[in-house]
Amino acid sequence: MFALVDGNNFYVSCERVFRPSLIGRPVVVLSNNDGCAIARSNEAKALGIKMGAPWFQIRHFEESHGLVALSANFALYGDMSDRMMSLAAPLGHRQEIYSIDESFVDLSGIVGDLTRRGCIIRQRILKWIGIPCGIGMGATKTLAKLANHIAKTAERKPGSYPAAFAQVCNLIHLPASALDALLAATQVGDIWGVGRRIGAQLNDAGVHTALDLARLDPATVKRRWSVVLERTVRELQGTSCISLEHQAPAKLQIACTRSFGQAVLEHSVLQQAITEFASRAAQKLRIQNGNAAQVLTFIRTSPFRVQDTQYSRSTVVPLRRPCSDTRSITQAALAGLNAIYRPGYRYAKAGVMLLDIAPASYVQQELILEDSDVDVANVKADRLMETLDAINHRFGRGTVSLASSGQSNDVRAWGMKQERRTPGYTTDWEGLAVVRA
DNA sequence: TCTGGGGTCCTAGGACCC
DNA sequence: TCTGGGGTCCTAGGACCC
Repeated sequence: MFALVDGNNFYVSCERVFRPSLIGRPVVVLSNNDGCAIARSNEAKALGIKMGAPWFQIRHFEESHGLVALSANFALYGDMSDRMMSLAAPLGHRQEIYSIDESFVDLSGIVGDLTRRGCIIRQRILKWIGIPCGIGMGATKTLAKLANHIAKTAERKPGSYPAAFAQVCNLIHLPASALDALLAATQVGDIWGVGRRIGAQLNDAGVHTALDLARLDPATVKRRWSVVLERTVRELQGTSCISLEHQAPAKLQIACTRSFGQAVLEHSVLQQAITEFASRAAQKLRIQNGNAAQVLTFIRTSPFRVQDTQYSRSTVVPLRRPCSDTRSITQAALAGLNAIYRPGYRYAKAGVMLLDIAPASYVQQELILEDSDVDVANVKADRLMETLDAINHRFGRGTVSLASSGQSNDVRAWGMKQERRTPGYTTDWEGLAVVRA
C-alpha cells in the first residue's frame, strides 16, 4: 500500500507563498531563458495554456487576462521541496522522494483511518509551509498515482470525479465496482507510464479508458507492447510490481546542459560554456562520491529555427582513468568540443554528460607503465577538489573556477535570460521578505 | 525575435566469439 | 543450386517520467 503526496502546480504554489497577491490569478513559471511554461496555476490551465507552451505564444494573455509569468527560481523550489518532504514523511514508515514535488510513502503497517491521516498531513503542509497538496492512496504505486490524479482533478474540475475524492483520495479497500467506475472515468493516457505514443497505439487498439487497460491480459500486453506496459497493467489490477526506493540509487549518468540566451557562433564562447558545464557536472559527481570513465560533449543549433542550417553532433571522450577531477573532465570535454566544432553555425545549446559512473571506491588496478606515482597524484587531486568545493560552498558558486570558464555570469555571451526572477526568499539573505507594519 | 533540463529503462540489431 | 547454432556484449534509438 502506497501514498503519493504531490504539490499542486508546485512552482507556482511556491511563488504564491511569498506573493499572496498571485492567488486567484493566472500564473506561469517559465523554463530557463524564459523559454516556455513549466508550471501553471489552475487559472492558467483554464486559459488553455499547455505544459511546455512557448512564452512568445502565450504572452498575449498578459494583456488580455492578467497572466503573470515568472522566471524559474530553482533554489527556492528546492528548499520548499525539502520542507514539504519532511512534512509528508510521517504519513508512513518509509518515504521515496520521487521528484521535486512528489514523494511516495509506504503505508504498510500503518493502522487506523488512512484517509483521515492523509487529511491531517495535507492540512499540516498547507498550514505550515503554505503549499496545497493532493494525496492519493492505492494498493500499488500506479494506483496511488491514479488516486493522486483523481484527488487533484476532482478539486480542479468539479464533476469529473465524485467530490468526496477531492484533495485526499484513498482507493485502498474501495469496493471493486467503485474502483471500476473510477477507472472507467479515466482516460488511458492519464495513467502513469502511458505516454503520448503508447496512448495513441492503445486508442487505435480500442483501449480508451484505464478500465479497458486494466482488463487486458498481461501476457498479451507484453507480447504486443512491452514488459513496461505489462507491469502497468498488473499494477492497475492490484499486483504491486514497482517497489518503494527508500534510498535514491547512485546516478548512472550526470548531465549539465543549457540553451543559450542568444545564438553563439564563436569557438571561444563555446569553450567557456563547456568548461562551466563540465565543472558543474564534475561537482555533482563528487557529491555522490563517484568516478566517471567517459565524458560526452554535444553542441547543436536550434531545431526551431528552420531558416538556419542545422548542425548537431556529440562525441564521447574516454578518460585516462576514471575520476571526478574537474581539470581532467574539463580537458576531455574541451577535446570533445574541438573534435565536433564547425564554424559558421548558430549554436543554440550545448552540454556535457558524464558516463560510465562507478563509486569512487571501485578502483580498477592497472599495470603502471609510467614513471610516476599515481596514488600520490590521486590523493593530491582529491584534496584539491575538496578544497575547491568547500570554497565554492562557503562563498558561492563560481568563486573559484577554471580560467577557461571566462567571466562571471552577467557578462557571459552565452548566459541565460531570466528577466522575471523572484528573490530567493528562503535561500538568500538579500532575498528575505520584509514585513511592513 | 522568442521553444527547458535531467534522468531511467527497454529493445533491436550489429559485432564478435567458439 | 546448396553456406550452422548458440551465445554475449555494446550501442543507438525510442519511450517514458517530472
